[in-house]
Amino acid sequence: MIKSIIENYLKKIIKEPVAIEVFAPEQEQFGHYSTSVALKLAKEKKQSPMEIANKIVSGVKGQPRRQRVGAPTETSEMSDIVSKIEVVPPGFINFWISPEALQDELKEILKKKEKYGRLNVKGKISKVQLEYVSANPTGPLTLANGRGGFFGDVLSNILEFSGCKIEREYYVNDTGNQIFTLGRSILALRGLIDSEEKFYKGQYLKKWAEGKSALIKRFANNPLKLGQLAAKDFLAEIKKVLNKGADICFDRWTSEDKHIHKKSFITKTMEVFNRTGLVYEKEGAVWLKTSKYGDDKDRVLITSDGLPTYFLADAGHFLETKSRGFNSKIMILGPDHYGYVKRIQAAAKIIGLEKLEIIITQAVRLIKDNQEVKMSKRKGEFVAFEELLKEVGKDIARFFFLMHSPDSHMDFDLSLAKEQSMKNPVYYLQYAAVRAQSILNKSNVKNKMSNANLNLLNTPEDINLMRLLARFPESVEESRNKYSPQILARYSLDLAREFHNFYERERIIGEAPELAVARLQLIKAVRIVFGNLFNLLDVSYPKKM
RNA sequence: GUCCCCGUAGUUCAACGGAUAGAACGACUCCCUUCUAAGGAGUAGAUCGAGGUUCGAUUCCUCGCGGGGACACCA
Repeated sequence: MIKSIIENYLKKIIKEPVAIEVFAPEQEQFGHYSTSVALKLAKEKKQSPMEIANKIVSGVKGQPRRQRVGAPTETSEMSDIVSKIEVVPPGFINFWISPEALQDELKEILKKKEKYGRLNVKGKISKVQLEYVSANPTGPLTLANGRGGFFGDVLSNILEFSGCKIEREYYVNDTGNQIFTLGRSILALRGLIDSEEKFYKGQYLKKWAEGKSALIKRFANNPLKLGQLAAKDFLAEIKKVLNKGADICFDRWTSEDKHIHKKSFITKTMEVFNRTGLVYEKEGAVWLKTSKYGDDKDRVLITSDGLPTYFLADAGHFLETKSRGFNSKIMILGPDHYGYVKRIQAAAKIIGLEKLEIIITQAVRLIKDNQEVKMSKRKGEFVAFEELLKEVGKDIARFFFLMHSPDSHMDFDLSLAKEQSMKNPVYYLQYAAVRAQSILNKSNVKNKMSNANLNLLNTPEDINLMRLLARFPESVEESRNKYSPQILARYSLDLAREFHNFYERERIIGEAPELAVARLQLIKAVRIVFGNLFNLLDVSYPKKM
């Protein structure tokens, strides 16, 4: 990565413990890359930032440019890649990358193809479990489930691309109280028992119960079993929507019933807890002293009725995960689980899961006619994820969620989304990619790489495009480090804009043969990077639009 | 009441403590004899308020104000 060459250079020169940050400024005049380290060092060194900056830079200028040795690598020298360095008040150092270095990077793209942007990992590959969606099979998926699903799916892609071994997990709460409640809700629906506030009352439940009178009567005395039957159907539906409708993939559907309870992970977990001495009895229930691990208060493991709580089952789930060789887990949770974070982190710590990271995706508010539509799964008033997919399609739904940081509280206007679907950013993106593809399809110029004289790519449009392409690996790295798929989504829009711009101003077919060949290499690289982006984001790459 | 998240153009969202706060949609001007105009060029338009920290704050801290969410021997 070009950026890391600059970073490495700075690290070598700067001995002080200061965060060395190199960024790509938005304004052209500030260079391709820039750093403000000199400003940060000024206080400690008691020198003016300008003085420090000049000193840092003087190390580069003296060096002769080496023979070109191919694509810039981690060990390349600054003088190999930089064409101009400027120190500007109050103390920024701005770098311009030489056309040659950009050309080398372009060759690197053409060589690595779908591997371009993969991060080299040194040492052993880490094995990480990523859990997302995990919606209870008590009904259809909500928009929030979909948001978490896209997020988890793409984050998994990014981590895999960065050299991690990922298991994508959906944890199915297919037993316990809420399934029992589901069963009773069905009975109440048929008037077999009295309805309660906490019961599920959605339209989907009525639909499920249609034509199942005999079945429902048969299980009138066994609501849990009835609930499980319904849950099985709902889960099948969820799987269909995720896999076929949204392309949200999972490697493992972990069943609370089968993999945790029936494999006696509840008992095993209790044994682990008991050994710590953090377990005590109070008012007939069994508690775990999670408060010792940062939780607000202690939590019940076994109720006074002798039943394991959801919390205990979740702890069992962690133990099961650990027992399969995972030391690291990332959970994507909805906003309603915020209050749950501290206690499961405590549980993970006690169980010995080395690393548990939790990402909370914020709520999705649904707007209709400028009014917020309150959504409640229990009351059955909500727009199902499936409905959104049907309305706008997978690519649009996916990209819409991915563009936004998980922290943002999103407002989603379904009617607007439908109406504006033709103006959706994802089309902008796909259109750029299609344009690139279509040039390649039309060109009949022989375009062997050895023939290409990349020196001819010297217009501002050529250079800007090459610069942005070279930033793809940096964008991957940043989105991995920050667990932020939106960085990649935004980058893809930047690339699309740059390419549309290029497309308007520069021609390929019809140019002088030498230039045409060189430009075709550039277009090929654009297609490769778009392809990689689309793979990571799992947006489809249309042939035509 | 306690805790968490959010507050940025008309709207939906971006912006490791950095330089002139970016896009998209909407509004207004232009640009199709040219590899797909689902495109390009341009104009107008924003950091909730008050303090603080510092060379420098949308970002960090405190206090307000507004919106959302969480606070079970439920899951």
